[in-house]
Amino acid sequence: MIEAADHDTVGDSAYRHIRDDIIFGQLRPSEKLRLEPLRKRYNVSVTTLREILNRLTSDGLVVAEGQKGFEVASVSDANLWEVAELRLLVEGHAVSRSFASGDLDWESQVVAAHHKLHRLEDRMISGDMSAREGWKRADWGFHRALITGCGSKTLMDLHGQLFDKYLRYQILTLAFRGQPGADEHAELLEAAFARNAKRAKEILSIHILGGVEFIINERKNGTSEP
Amino acid sequence: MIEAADHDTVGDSAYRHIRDDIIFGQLRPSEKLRLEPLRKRYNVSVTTLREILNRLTSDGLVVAEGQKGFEVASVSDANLWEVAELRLLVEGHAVSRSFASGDLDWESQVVAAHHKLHRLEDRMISGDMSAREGWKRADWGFHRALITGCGSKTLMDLHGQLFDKYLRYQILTLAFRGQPGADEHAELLEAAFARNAKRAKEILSIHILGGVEFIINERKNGTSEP
DNA sequence: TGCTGGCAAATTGCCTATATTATTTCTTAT
DNA sequence: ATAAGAAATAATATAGGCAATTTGCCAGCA
Repeated sequence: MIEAADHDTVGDSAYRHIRDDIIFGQLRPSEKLRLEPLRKRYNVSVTTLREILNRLTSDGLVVAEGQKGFEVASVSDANLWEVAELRLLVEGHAVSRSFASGDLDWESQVVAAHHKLHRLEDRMISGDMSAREGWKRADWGFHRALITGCGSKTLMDLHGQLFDKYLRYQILTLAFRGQPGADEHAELLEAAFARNAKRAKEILSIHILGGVEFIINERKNGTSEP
Repeated sequence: MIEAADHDTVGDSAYRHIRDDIIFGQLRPSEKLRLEPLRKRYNVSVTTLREILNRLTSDGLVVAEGQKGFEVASVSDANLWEVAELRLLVEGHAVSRSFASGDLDWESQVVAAHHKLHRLEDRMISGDMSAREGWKRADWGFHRALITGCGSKTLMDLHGQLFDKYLRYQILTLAFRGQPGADEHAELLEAAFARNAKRAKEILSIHILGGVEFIINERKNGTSEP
């Protein structure tokens, strides 16, 4: 979910690797991050690894307590609500901005992103769960496309951070809402055409908060840990 | 502007030190951060220093480009607007939450914070600029007190980051708006008593956006660099 | 059984030293 | 004056070591 840089250093690529592993659940919540095992796993030195973990700490995906080392940020229903609420606040604001100043190029990007997403949703709904990874990226791409017109890099960066945290919960619970979620995406596209920010915010609210409830439900029943 | 930890490591204290130096302008915007000089200045090793700079990069106060090392994040009017707008969005939301669920303890904290701020503002207005540092902290304390009732750690953290970035612009331009700013603080206090979130948001809007215009004006006329 | 104290091993925080690689600066020839 | 190449500078990355703290373990005791 992080843009790949053109020429990156060893640390940068390992950073993205570890980040993805946290978001996609390869590194479980609250898992202790011992330096020596990780060092081997990602083929970097302790020094570089520590730099990476420090960055992730500022990102909020890793916590470092005193001298006890690092561990993956824990998850909780309360935190999910907090993240979702903030994502809704920020994304809603960004969408308004975007609708107000987006041009035809922007609109085309949105259409393209939705098309891709739509196709993957169809496959998912018909039971092909192998598309899960690609679908998540398309979901990210569509929501991101909607707000690219906002014209604020700070806003986009912030949204990226919040989206990633929200995404981790989705991945952890293997949550795919199916038709309702897909419908909401379609409605968002319509709202974008109509430049109806108010309507888009309403849909977003349903989309995100509905997602939260779905995730929490799955977490209660499912096989997933705390 | 960052809470002092009870028992912190060398890296942590140096991190806060450098962070403060950026926010308070000891390290100027766009200044190249060469490792060797900094290493001596803050009495840490390159290893630790790099860890710190990596954290600050994730915080958005430092930028790291490829293999060219680190430098202090640059400033611009456009970025100031972005930051201010986001601070307004987030702080406004947090204030609403806080007003809705804050108890008497919370109210008392707000009163205390405002009292402190008010006294320092008086000193500043009567020309005693030596109180500047203390005033900034009191300003931070008051705005923070207003939102402590929001009940969301994620939200508080985010606000802290945005506030710090906004604060840097204020410090860089030595901006003190005087009576108008002080009046707005008093009105915010009133709104808190009345639990009038809508009114508080209006004042905040004037307070923050008014601040931006003041800062940009100062930046145009003043002795400060880009 | 269950709790407490303390020893030993593991791990982290921090440092120095060194190799490698990229960038910047300087020189030189056209 | 400009372009190409060489030297100097600075950053990335690794390894290894020491002191301090945490963690795990086991005996001792109620």
